[in-house]
Amino acid sequence: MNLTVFVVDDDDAIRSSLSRALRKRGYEVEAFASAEAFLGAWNGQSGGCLILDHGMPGMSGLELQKRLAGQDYLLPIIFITGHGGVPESVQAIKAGAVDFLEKPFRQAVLVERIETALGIASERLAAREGCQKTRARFDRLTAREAEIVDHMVENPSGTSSKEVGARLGISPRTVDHHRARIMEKLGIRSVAELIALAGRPGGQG
Amino acid sequence: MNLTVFVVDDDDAIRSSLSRALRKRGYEVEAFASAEAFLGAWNGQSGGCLILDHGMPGMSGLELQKRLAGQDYLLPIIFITGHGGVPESVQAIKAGAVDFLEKPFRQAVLVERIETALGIASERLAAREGCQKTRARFDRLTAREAEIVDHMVENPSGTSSKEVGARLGISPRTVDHHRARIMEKLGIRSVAELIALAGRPGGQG
DNA sequence: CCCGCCATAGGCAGATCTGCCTAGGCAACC
DNA sequence: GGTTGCCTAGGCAGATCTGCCTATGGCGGG
Repeated sequence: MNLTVFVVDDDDAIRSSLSRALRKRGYEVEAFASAEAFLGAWNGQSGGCLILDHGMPGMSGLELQKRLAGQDYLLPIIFITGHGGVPESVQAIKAGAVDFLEKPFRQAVLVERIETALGIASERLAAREGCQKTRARFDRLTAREAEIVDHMVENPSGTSSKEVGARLGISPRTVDHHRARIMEKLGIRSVAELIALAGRPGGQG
Repeated sequence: MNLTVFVVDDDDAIRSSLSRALRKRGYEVEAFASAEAFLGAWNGQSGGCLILDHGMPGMSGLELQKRLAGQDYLLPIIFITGHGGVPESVQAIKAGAVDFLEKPFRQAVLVERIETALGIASERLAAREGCQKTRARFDRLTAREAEIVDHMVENPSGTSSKEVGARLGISPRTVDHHRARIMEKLGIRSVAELIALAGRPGGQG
């Protein structure tokens, strides 16, 4: 897995020195002068971490964080700040940032935090991969099949063909037929496994 | 639900003025001069929130936080600090604190944070109550019954009496018998419901 | 127009579940 | 010694699941 360190800071000096220092240490680095520039270039997929200046003209670091949190955010965020203090750090961490450093900071400290952040990034990528595999299987279900799955997941006490059929207004026999297809498509063998799969999407890969 | 505001601070002046001010606003308040004193008096059950000085002689606020996190911690923690800065606040929030205020702070701000914290406390209490009800039902299962439940939960693809019986080295018929008791004791009607219950302990009350 | 996919539905046989019955062995408690 | 609770196990009947077959009708692509 290729992990990239994204640097977003409006301060040219910091951005370039940080980029150089990190590249020298072997990191893949992409740097942007503003949150807007990052969003424009960001494909929403690449794994890595984000080193984000807190106080920037235009979109602030916190706003960018919110924007990314709206999507499924895979990038652990390390804030760096010149002026921010405790309230800002509290807000950032509560919003999901993994770290918050005050300028000036030692590069060794930042590198250590980056290592932690990249570790978290790997976990998130792995978790997402698990989710996607499961979701991909669920996506192969037809509309009716998905409806039956939903009904069973939301109402696990009544999973018999009789009850599901009554709820959907179709014959129990037809529910049997759909269920067999569901089991086949999802590669499972029992309704219990279906419930388990739906409950913990990352589950069994 | 009676919610209490616990104040732990070694500074007598702050402790007493804070207690008085909060009591005047209608809060139930208990104040302690040290983390140790709090732990000695704390029953591990009462709901409320904890206003905790970060830097105290003896056990520090962070240590107390760790100690409480080891148990199921129901008390949202608001740190207050005289000397701590960004790194301390980051550590505290990452460890689960709901807020971090620097002294001096306005009482109005603290009160607002307390309200938020007490709201969180209510949610935690409600969640715990849900969990406990479910757990109480599970606790009524005998050892063998629990074993069968575990096997089904961990291995939802093979929940048939035949397979469980083979795994446990007993007759499928006996598994049937145990399972009937399990269903009766847990008040459920299908293995699917059992899986759902085990997967989301707070689930259906 | 035919083919493939989907939803519907039934038959049938064998497997499994469910509820209700009995029953022996064992350990704990009164 | 009796009672109670648990684990074991079987019988039996009715319900349900499962896999395999057929079949009809709708809908869209080639």
